[in-house]
Amino acid sequence: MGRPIRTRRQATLASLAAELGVSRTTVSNAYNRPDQLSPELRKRVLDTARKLGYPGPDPVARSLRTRKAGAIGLLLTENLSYAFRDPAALGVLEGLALACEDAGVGVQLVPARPGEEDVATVHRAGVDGFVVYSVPDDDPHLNAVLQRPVPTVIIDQPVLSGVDRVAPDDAAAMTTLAYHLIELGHREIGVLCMRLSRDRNDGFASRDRQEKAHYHVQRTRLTTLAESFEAVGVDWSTVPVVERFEHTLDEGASAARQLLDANPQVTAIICTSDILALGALNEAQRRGLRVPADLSITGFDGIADAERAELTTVYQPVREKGRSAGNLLLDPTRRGQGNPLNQQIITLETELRIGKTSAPPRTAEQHWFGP
Amino acid sequence: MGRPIRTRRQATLASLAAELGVSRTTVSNAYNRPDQLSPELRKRVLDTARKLGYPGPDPVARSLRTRKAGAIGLLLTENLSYAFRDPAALGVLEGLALACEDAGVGVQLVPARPGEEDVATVHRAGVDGFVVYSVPDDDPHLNAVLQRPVPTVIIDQPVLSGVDRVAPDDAAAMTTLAYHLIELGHREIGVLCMRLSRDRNDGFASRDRQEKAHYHVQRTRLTTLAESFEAVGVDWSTVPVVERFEHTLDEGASAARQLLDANPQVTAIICTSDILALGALNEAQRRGLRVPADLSITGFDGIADAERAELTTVYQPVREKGRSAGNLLLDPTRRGQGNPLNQQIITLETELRIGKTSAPPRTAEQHWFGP
DNA sequence: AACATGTTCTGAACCGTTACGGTTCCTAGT
DNA sequence: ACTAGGAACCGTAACGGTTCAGAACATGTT
Repeated sequence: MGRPIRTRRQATLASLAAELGVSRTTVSNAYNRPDQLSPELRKRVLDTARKLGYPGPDPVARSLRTRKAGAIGLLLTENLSYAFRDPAALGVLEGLALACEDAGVGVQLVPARPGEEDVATVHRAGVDGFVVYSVPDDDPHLNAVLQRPVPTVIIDQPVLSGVDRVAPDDAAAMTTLAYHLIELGHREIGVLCMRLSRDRNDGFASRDRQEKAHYHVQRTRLTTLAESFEAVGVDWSTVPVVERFEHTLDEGASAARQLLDANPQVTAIICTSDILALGALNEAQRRGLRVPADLSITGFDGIADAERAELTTVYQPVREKGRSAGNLLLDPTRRGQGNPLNQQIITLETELRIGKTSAPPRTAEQHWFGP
Repeated sequence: MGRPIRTRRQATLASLAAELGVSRTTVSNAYNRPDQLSPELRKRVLDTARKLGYPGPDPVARSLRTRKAGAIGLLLTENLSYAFRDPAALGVLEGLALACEDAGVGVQLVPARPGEEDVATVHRAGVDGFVVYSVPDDDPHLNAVLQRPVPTVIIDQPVLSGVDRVAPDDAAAMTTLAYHLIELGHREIGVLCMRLSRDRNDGFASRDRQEKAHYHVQRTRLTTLAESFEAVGVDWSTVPVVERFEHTLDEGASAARQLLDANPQVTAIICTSDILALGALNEAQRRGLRVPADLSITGFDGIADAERAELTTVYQPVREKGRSAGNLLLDPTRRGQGNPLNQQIITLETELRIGKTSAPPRTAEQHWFGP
């Protein structure tokens, strides 16, 4: 049975009903409610459908009537190539896909270019809900999503009234990490962070820029870090923070180079992602610096490569993020969203994982014998 | 401007038109063809829309009318967790997503569980086309896709009449790899392959099972390998082929263990994927075998980790696979598909990459001094 | 015989939009 | 004054289904 050559005009449920001399209802029932008609008639309907090349009820028409698209949209305003290379983003996607698969619901990657101001793709996506991940808080696509009358869950974004949210407690996690380094004795630190805003800035980020960052996660991690170190007397305005727009090992390495060239005195580099940290590790090796003896380096996320490298980092359950978001969206008991009263805020647990890249700084004495 | 609380009943284009005292056409034009009405009226329409909480034309209704869903479906009958971990599959997904993003079209991951016989999700997906990747050729989901009256592109699947196809020339690539090893002098070989069928079989795969494999890529690679080695006098029925259902480093290692335990004489292990090869490499190291001095190991795919490990492998442009498939589907000049006459078969180039894991086998003399 | 019960099928309303082919009105040209 | 031509707007007919309240008929109950 080869696929039928496209006929002049596709058969429809109505034409099939006419051919059979039954009502459209009956044909519809043959597909959707087999118990509503006799098995004989049902067989006749299905046989005739095959004969006429009728492929079954049109999904879009069905969606219109039932008001269910059977898919949820995922908005990532990032180069997709980024999303597919970043293990953390991938974990979120995987978790979401898994949750949706369990419910028999599709996941649609909604095209949304970073720079693109045209949000038509968001308006045109036939989905029952949205998950928004990793977009700057001033992104027009995010706004377009919120305008849509469908439930939305945001991941790693600032809390928005009436919008469900899933995120780890970044602030608490970063504080824990900061105190780990503080207790080891580090006071001369440097920071590597991901893009802070939609405009590109590869280099040092002023304190103002840090505080006004449009990427919520980065902003939180940086400001929390600042608070922790200021609490022990470090003047944050003297702490070098190097920003990178692209999120790759190489950029991590180059950021570390830039940081160390200008600030050779730092005893620890805190990175807001594992990727940056692994890049920094490469740069340290290139310079002949021993980690952690000469330099401590920490990451954030807890990706597999970090574990392999025994990086000191904060683990966060990325897969769980996606899965929770999906479950929230798909939970049938939670209809009537957009209502600030039953808004859900899910906070995921994180875990400080102390690896072999953090240790006490060399003491002043030891320093004298340095290179 | 917070998101409007859901009112009794969503405003529609019609109710908005009534409120404004204009026709539905005009409201529609306000959104879709701004040049068809005066700027003043358009503004009035949009303002009133905001006032009434009308979120703009419903995407599903629009899709029904225009017969465009604005998304294409991706069918991967695999555990999604697999697809998101396998770099080759990820490359395909990335390429596809990129091509679709360029066209402003979404990519929908259609939920299709491996064992699941219920293909309703395929029937219910509101998409303008399908890409099918990495499914066994007897998978019911594939059949369901072919039944749908939308264009379809299959990747790495056997040629099907009237269905566009994108794939590398696996046979040629494997032949080249085989002759590389043959020329090095290998005659005692073993093979590690991925799942051959939907039923699980972790262990040796009989020749019959190899030839009847439902995964086209695996079947092709194995039969081609057999032909090449038989051409130089190797009796394929004596060649151990170890199959693994799961595709992970650990399974690759365990497969290598199983192979070497039973066949210590092999001088080369040919793996049908890089992941398996990298796992085999781990096992070789565990056994204290030097690669390539004691044992040659080859992979297939050319993933990043293989390059890092300097594995001898066949590189195939996975991203290109996805991108070509997307372009084929989205090409507006190619309407009227399903017609066997203008069927497209795209064959991608592969490249043998000789790394540091293949070398001539130890000679018999050398063997005497072995452990 | 009257009535309840069940099974099987139907009629009509409805989902929210856009395509198509107009009509109306205003302005400029002759 | 007449008309051609364009701009602005509109009415109708799909698009392809699902759903719900019954109708029609057979069967069992009292």
